[in-house]
Amino acid sequence: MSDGETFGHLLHGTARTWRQKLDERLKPMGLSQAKWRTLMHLSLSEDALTQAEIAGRLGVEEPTVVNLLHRLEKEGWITRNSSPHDRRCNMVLLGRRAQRVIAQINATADKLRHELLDDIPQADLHTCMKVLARVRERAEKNDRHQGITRQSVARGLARHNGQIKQRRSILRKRHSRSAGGGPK
Amino acid sequence: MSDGETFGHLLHGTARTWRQKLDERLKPMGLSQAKWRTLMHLSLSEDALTQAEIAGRLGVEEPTVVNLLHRLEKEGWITRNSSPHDRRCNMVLLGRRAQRVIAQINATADKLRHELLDDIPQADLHTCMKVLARVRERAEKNDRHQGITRQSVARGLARHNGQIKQRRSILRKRHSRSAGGGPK
DNA sequence: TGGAATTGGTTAGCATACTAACCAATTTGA
DNA sequence: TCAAATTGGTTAGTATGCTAACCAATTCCA
Repeated sequence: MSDGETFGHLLHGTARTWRQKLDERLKPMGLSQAKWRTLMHLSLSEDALTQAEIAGRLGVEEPTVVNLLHRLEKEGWITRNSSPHDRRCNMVLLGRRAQRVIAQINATADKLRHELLDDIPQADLHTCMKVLARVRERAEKNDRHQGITRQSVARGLARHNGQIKQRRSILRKRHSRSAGGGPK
Repeated sequence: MSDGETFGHLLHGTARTWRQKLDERLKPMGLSQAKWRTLMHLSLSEDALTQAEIAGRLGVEEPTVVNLLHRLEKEGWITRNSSPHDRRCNMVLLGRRAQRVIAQINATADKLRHELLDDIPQADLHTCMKVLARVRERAEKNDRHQGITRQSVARGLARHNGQIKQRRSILRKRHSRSAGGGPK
């Protein structure tokens, strides 16, 4: 703080640098952080996931997932099949290619994590993670004041990977059209 | 770590949530985090900045800044003028409108920071920032193995906010030459 | 002094994220 | 049972970030 760098800046910059570093390592395998995280969640799951479940686990919106999955499918990492039980759903499955290299991919991410964290005292690391978790929780809780969006719901889901079924009645999407608003 | 959430995920998610929260608050003013950060650096600086200096302070690439400044200019927040000392440079200045609202903008960001951090013990916060700074530093140092890019240079500059002046020696030198010497 | 290297800025094209608005399928409830 | 509400997914448009490739101006150096 003494050098004028705020927590927000530091958080932002560190996350960005980390992501770039990982993207750089995954690039030779044709991947990126977003793609790797998607594949990882698929490989951790027992059965196929729907796009909405993937969005929840990644903590992003569904439209974001649509594009991401299109790219992954085009590149042969996954397949998508319409669910026989619910024709609205696409069940997403890891392709063979992904299954073959998934371990290598995870090892790359693990290695980076160790390289970046191995000289940080365990206690400090723990404290840091506690603070980050607390901050994220606060920022998300804060959302409630502003109205609940599909986004905040997705993030909520991301925190309880196990019990996705228990979705509380989601408030209606506000149809407020802000007349103008932005400066022009 | 015990709940399976890695440091990387936590870092990524917290930074993203923070950014979105700030964007949400700044939206009524027609701003976003990227725009606010740009205006903030301009307001902190004594004199006009070049686009490269802005990229360095924001810690992003120049092509990113090009677009950002175009949007800010189009919306009347800044003006860009060719430098009389170095015809390659655009000197970027805050417009009147930005000067009028800059305090309010910063107050919004400060308020969010306090809301999200005020129940975190000072010592924990300090430890967390120390860890984040260390991690970022490590990730950046790591880059050296891969060769030095404009990117890593930009990030390097971002770390020494205080000593960007050395880059201005070019301008000063050029200036003093034209001041002291006759025309070509 | 004149080419080579460096620097500031741009354009093009891509990746990853968002919101708004929409369709189709399913679930709910009067 | 059937119309309304909800949910899964998509498209369109925008913001913010990147790399690669390029131009023009400046600086370096043999």
